Amino acid sequence: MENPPFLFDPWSTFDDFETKPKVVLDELQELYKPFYPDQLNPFSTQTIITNSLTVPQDHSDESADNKKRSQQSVSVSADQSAASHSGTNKDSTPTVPNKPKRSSRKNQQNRVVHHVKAEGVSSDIWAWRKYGQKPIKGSPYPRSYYRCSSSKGCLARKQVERSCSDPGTFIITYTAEHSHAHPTRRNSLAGSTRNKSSSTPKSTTGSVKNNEPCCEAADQTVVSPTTTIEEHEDFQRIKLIEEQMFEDIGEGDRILTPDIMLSDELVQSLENFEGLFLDQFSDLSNNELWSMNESMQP
DNA sequence: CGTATTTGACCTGCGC
DNA sequence: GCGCAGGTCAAATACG
Repeated sequence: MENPPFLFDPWSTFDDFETKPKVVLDELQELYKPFYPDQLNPFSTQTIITNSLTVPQDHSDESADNKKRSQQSVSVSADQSAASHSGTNKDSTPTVPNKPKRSSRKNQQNRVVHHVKAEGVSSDIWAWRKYGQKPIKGSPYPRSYYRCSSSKGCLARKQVERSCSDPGTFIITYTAEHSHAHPTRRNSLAGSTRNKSSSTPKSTTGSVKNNEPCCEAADQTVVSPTTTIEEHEDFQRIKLIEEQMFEDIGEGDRILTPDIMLSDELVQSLENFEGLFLDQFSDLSNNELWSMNESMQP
């Protein structure tokens, strides 16, 4: 997962420098929170990163279901599945003959699992397009499948399912990495969010649809930014200030200037920028949350 | 018309 | 080999 394009990565950079008073680091980390949803999502309660190359299967005392779940987090050699896909009869006109039609469950190198409260489901800077939904055995809630729509060819995937043990918590699983630095557009369809709550469902069949996590509306409902983050003047100010807070030591290496303090200017810029960020990505979600909470009631 | 969502069908991996 | 479950595809549909 890519980070916002700041010089600071408070969750890694500052670990390397012990010259900063901790109070400053804490304050900076607070200010950067909205831009680093992965590292320190204020709504996130748990993050599990699974990127093991080999995980020997333990057949001793796991249940079959547990074994299955664990195997889904195991990655195997990358191109294992491509050769085995023979295509289907209905796929009579393949557009890219050598392109693997789909990835296999084993071919998932990195899975990052976030346990996120309902309020945090929408705190994702990437644009996702839903491509499937499946009921999950043992869970009353279906799992939704999203792929990154920020960039064509991006292999990033995202699965969203509601925790059966805690319906207020959603399990978001990210798979693969974005092939682009960061989204220039949150959603390619500007402002054309579907109003699921007001439109008449085209189909009333299937319990899956009825059990669809209501937060998905919030997850999909986005405000189209007319101004990208990079274009915002506060972003430029922050970048300039950040530059001043670092000292170049050559060849792109930098050290943190020992005597930096959080200037009022930086604080104001970060706060303004945070406001922009939240305006673009969170306001409508908050509106959706209200209806979400209502529909979550039994 | 372009893009997103829905949803049934299809494919694959895995356990038995 | 068979059946199950998870993951993906793609046509149909919805929406601005």
